[in-house]
Amino acid sequence: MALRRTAEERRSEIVSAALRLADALGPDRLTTEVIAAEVGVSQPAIFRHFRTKQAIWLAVADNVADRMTAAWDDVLDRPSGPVERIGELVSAQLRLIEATPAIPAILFSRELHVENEGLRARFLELVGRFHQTIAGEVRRAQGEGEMTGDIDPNDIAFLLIGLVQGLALRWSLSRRRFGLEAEGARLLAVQLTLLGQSAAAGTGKDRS
Amino acid sequence: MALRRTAEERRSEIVSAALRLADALGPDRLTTEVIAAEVGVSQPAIFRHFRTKQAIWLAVADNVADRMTAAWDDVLDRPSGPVERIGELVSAQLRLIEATPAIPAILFSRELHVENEGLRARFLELVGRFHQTIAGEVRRAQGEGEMTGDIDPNDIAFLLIGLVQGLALRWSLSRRRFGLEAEGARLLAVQLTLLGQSAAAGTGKDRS
DNA sequence: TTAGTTAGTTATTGCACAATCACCAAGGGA
DNA sequence: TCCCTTGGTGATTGTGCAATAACTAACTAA
Repeated sequence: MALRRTAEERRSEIVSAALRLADALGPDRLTTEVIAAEVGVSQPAIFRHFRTKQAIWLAVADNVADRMTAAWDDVLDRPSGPVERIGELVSAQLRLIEATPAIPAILFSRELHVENEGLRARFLELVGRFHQTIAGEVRRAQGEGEMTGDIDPNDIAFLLIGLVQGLALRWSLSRRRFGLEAEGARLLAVQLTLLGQSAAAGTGKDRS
Repeated sequence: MALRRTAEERRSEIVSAALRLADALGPDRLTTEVIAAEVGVSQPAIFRHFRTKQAIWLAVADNVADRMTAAWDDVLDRPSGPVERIGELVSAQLRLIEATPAIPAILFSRELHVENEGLRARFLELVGRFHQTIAGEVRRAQGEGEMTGDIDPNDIAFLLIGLVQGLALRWSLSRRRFGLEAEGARLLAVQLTLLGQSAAAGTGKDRS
């Protein structure tokens, strides 16, 4: 018999086992059986702590949401300029994905897209919050003349998020054959240069 | 008993039923049972025409690849300038996705990512060909001074594909609550303007 | 007309998996 | 010390699904 733990401890053991295994096996091969084996209890023990398997996924989503939110807040607490912060937000996001590689897989999973409406809603909200955060910094950058003011901040944010998501999909399709953050940093630099150029041209600085 | 068809006809009926149902039910709810029902034959009849279920997916991939390739060739046959053609390539891609909405879902499916290595390889190759096509036009645009020459054409192509893929994911997560081609056209215009600006600045044309 | 080929059929198998049931033991208040 | 809450267990059930087996009937070419 497995050692007896408090319910609190077991719940978090189950969530982190689920995240680890969702990466190793793919989100849709994640069965209550393999989670139980990883945690070291019997399969039915899982259902002491989560009424259904979907509930495990919702707890996983909450865990990811908490860590993302913390990373964003961390960037926003720094006393840096808006363009710099946009770069840091994107980098933080890529680092988080690299550290928890199950995340893109979950975004692409049947669980999210078909089985578990609540899971989809949670990730949609999370993506929306990321968009708002970026768009806010873009607005500040435009106000300070560090980024072209001709374009709707929301569209700029969509382009930057598209960069992250396109990268994540390519990373995923390629079986992670390149470094996500390094590749992202290069593309991000390109995009930020493009976004800064006309602002610089307009104010006369940084012209070559 | 279902009407007897030639094997050729049945195969293509099965492929198009699979594409239709992959959209309606989600790619991973696609069972041989529901395909058979849609086509109007018994479930085991499917296995007359495809040795395994994975083989159905490979045929689906070939079908999609053929239609994409045709659409790209169609754009490349027109006597238009490279920047215009880049726009048309992206639009064609978005139209194709909108007309066959199972495509992003398949890209995000367990089938592709976990079960069916051949399927993943086929889509990876397809994405690679799209990238090459775009990068080629970018190179021409740079040669003709219509696009900034400072940036690696491959990176520009990655940004443009990121735009498409990010859009497709957002479309998918949002349950297709916006028009893919219209939204894409707006973002594309933004990105193409950014890419054209410094070229224009360098040659002195189109300066405001 | 008949024989061979091939598109079908019904019945069945075997597996993977979520979920439930009935029962058991650890261990901290009273 | 007793007991009762709670975290565990093994056995089992029901379902969904791909795939196979054994058989049948429709076309086609000689």
